[in-house]
Amino acid sequence: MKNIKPRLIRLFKEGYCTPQISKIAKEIKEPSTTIHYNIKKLEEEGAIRTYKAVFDYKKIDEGFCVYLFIKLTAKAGAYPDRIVGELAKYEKVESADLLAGEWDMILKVRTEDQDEFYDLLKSILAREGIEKTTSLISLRQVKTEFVLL
Amino acid sequence: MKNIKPRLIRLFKEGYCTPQISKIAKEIKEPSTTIHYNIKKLEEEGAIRTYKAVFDYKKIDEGFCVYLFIKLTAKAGAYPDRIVGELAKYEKVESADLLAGEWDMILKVRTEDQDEFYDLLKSILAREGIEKTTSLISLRQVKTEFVLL
DNA sequence: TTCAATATTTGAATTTTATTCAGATAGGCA
DNA sequence: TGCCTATCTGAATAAAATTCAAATATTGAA
Repeated sequence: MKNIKPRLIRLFKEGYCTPQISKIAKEIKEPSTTIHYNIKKLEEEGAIRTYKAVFDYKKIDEGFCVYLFIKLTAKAGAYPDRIVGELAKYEKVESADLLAGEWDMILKVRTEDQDEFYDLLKSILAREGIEKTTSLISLRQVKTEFVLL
Repeated sequence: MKNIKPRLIRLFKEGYCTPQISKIAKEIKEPSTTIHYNIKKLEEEGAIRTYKAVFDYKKIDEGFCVYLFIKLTAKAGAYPDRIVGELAKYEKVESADLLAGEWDMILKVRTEDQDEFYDLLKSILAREGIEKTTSLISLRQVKTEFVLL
């Protein structure tokens, strides 16, 4: 047994997929070469970043989903880009945004369970520049990445 | 000019993509038929929901991104599933979750600009069962859908 | 432990699909 | 109008996915 599954999941989270030109051509009733031309143009413009899979996250041990708000210290808050860039690199962070107002950033985080989330939270709190955080636990994920679950 | 672009974007938001089996096989150094078998299994298990594109949303007129918190009235709050299900269907809603605590749900919304967001907000507020909302505007999107921007 | 049922892996053959390319058409602009 | 560029498209080619049958590995019950 080669344990291919986790390796597939890792690759599919960010890419290793491609458009189905012939299906699209059938759907919108245009020649496949026309579809091909238009897709390449979108890719060259940079409008399309990548093609990836969307998972039923409960089935890949990432069913625990939290919105994590972070407030930076006055010093770190002057240059939030570096910190948010580092936190965004965490594998379990689905999205990361800088905000205006009481909280400096919001992370959407997926872990297997509460324990794994707590480990992640501790590693974030241990960093320089974090003043405080608050966590909103998702009770039910109804839509994600534009896909209804 | 056939204006293919918006139709492609609509299809790519939820699907019309497929895995690149040969690229994956090369990457993880296994035969492509083995990769094929394992992917089909993930699909049959329901672990993979779909394959889709991730956009540079600024380049497809969806650069304005807001986290919208919603509190339901006492009456509607007893059965939040119906309302969140309806709101999740909005094309401009990227994600929708039910929460515990002060707010009953959080939507991640993408519009072209503030004006379009305000129109969407008005149409949400006009619904039965919405008690109050608050909006957190993303100043900078660093990561989305597990993809660094 | 044995062994039979089931799951996984794999190469070869086939089918499907993407890609290339050259010519046609349409659109933008001076 | 006429020229330049962008878009569209069919035919030919190249690349990739899929099927299938056989080999190997794993699981679970006796």
